[in-house]
Amino acid sequence: MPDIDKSLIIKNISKHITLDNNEEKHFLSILKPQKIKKKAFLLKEGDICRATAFVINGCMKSFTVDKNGFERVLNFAPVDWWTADMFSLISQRAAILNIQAIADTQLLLLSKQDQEALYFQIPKFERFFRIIIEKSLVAHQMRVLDGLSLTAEQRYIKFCEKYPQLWNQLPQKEIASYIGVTPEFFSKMKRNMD
Amino acid sequence: MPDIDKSLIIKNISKHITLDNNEEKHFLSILKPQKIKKKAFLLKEGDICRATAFVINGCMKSFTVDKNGFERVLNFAPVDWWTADMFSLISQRAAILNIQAIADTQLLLLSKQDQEALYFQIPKFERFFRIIIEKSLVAHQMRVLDGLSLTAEQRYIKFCEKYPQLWNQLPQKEIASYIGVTPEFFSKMKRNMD
DNA sequence: CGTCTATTTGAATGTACTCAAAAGCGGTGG
DNA sequence: CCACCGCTTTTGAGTACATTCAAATAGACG
Repeated sequence: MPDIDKSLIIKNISKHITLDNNEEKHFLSILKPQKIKKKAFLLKEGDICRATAFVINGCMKSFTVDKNGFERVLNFAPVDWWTADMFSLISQRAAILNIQAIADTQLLLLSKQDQEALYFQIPKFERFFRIIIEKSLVAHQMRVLDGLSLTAEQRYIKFCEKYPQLWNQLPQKEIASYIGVTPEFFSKMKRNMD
Repeated sequence: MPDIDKSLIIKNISKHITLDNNEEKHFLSILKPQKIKKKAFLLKEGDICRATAFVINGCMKSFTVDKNGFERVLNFAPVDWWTADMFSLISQRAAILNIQAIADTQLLLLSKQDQEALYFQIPKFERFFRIIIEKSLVAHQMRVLDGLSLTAEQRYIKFCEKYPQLWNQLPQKEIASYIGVTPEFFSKMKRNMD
């Protein structure tokens, strides 16, 4: 079985910090590849999240289930994205999120333990994760504001801009769940859009 | 004029990292106190955000103005909270947010320049800010999910839990703007709650 | 091919908004 | 101290956006 292609994750990290050969080698050595089949769970609500995952191919989604049993998608993680339940990862308490594969997916896992050791061994990584978390925070702030002022149709347009690789590839009910409407309403909305 | 009380910010930081005397002294030396009158702006949409602010007393709010001219409150920053336009701060591009005092407020400002120098001089601070940004990210993720599945009334209850010191101290229209409803609807909603 | 899930459609309902107007409230100047 | 001004809050009627429930249709996959 051929090794997973790790050049993508190096390219991803190189956007924000520069690694020398040793650092790169060490970093790659602590990553654990994991294949996960469509619909399988990387994390279930109530589990403890013990790693941060990077998507090599395929796609993941993270969501909660509300009291009416509806899935509420927090976000999708297509190729070249990171995903984790940040709450559970930092507190080591029961996860709020489910993280599930929406296609057969290859991941590289960085365990919490290794990640924290990495911060000491190569402080640049603390910088790297600070920066991507800052960006994620900004994205979530924007989404909060969008939720306060945009209609479902405008939120759908934003979704398409954010995930151009996904908008025509995902079951509609997933998109509906992300923008926060029922599948029925989403269907009617699309009909009236063109 | 008496000096601003800086013990609060040291206590805030000590929640996550431990500073020795020199580090504490250096950190305090780079903070710039600023008083800001009720309704005055720390940052206006379009400005470049050049500092992170810590609230010693009073209260700030950050918000956007949507295309219909409505304020949309992203969050409040009461005593012991940090506030900034993260997008503008990290990119040094035009701010999306307005940051305004909702009471006479005393701030301690940490300039972007000093903050980045601090990361090199005392790497613990990179850890500190990574941790508080992680927590802020989790809070915003929860708020996104709340926006997807909760009614206005339930969002109001969450608001009261998040800001127990504010819920009965703020003009209703500010709260309405935070939970994402019109002041008129908020008024009717409250009448029906009890 | 049959089963299961996703999507579409329609009718009735509910939640929240718009617009307009009245009432309350706080600060300021006479 | 009171009167006035501006802003916030309340109230009501009509409307728009989105949901619920039910049923029909279409697609995916073994």
